[in-house]
Amino acid sequence: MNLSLNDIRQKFRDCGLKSTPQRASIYQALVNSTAHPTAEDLFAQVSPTYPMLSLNTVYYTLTVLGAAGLVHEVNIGHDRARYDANLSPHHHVICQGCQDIIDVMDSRLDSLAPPTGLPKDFDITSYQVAFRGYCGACRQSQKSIATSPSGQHPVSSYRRIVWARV
Amino acid sequence: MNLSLNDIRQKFRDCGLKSTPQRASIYQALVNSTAHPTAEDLFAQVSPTYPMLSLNTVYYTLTVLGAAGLVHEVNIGHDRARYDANLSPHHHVICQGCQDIIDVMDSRLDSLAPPTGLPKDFDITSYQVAFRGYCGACRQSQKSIATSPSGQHPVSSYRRIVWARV
DNA sequence: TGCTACATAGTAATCATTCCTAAACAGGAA
DNA sequence: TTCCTGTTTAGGAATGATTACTATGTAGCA
Ligand SMILES: [Mn+2]
Ligand SMILES: [Mn+2]
Ligand SMILES: [Zn+2]
Ligand SMILES: [Zn+2]
Repeated sequence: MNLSLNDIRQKFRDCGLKSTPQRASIYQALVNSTAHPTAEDLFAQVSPTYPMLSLNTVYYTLTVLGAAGLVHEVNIGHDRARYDANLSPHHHVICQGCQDIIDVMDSRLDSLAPPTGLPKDFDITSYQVAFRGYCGACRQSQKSIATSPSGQHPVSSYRRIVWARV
Repeated sequence: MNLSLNDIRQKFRDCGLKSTPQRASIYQALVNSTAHPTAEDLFAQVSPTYPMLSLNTVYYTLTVLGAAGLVHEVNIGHDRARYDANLSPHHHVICQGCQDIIDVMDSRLDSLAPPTGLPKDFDITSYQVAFRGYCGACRQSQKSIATSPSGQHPVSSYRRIVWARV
């Protein structure tokens, strides 16, 4: 998207948000990314420019921007939260190997019929499709992941082949 | 589904899993539920029968059953993990208010065309649709939730109106 | 230029989940 | 049936992402 800092200041004003250098930088890093970064990713990216920046501020900023509707949280499991500033309706493909999240803009998915058999007083406000699978790189290394890393408590190795669902 | 403990022992044998009273009870509680309970929900339900049961065992059991393909993890945000032993293909409706998860069996959703525009070497293995909205009860109380609960750091109240996405 | 409410940073706390370990047990072999 | 061995369990400690607390700083406005 490549918004300038001025564009961002304007957008913040439009949303009634205070504009601070930290907040603008965090948002800029997010809106110019398609990687759906974590809070810590953003912290790492902005830190060099603002060495005093605290991770706490990144979380607070993401929360405020989320409440303003400029940022969405993306959940792909119970690991860490991922964030997305792409507001156009879209869906995601998630690699079960490297946890990469790729945007899917496929208009056929944007008008699914409301599901049948719901309690009649349930009010659906949105939906999302989550595709899962393996990217090219992770498909290669599949075998080595499948063969358990030996010894130890099996939990850690098991967890990554439990399919996350929504 | 209402599986008996004997049915369950048989199913465990078929999957090459050891059958223990704890494991069977945990699985029985899950498979006979449509509520997509948390690990702690299951712990609370089975505890009266097995007072020595540890929450740790519930997590371990869910992991093992997940690896065996008998249980799926359901992610609706970054709160706690929810579990599902309903293996038939289905989707979910999630209430943003009370976090209830309702099964959606709508065959029209079970054969979506593969999304366009993906890297050609990406191998999609599954997908899920997550509908979000508000159940009847939560729709009533919407207004009182919307008006912020006063004072304090706004984060906690903000967080629950950030829409989780997948 | 001041005021004031909101933002920041630093530190401590939370809490779901995982790790570690010794003891108990299930299931197969003898 | 009894024994053996690898798995499972229970409990307590550790982890780590996120949230809470709080004093100081600052953006936006009159
Ligand atoms: Mn996206
Ligand atoms: Mn379900
Ligand atoms: Zn990958
Ligand atoms: Zn509800």
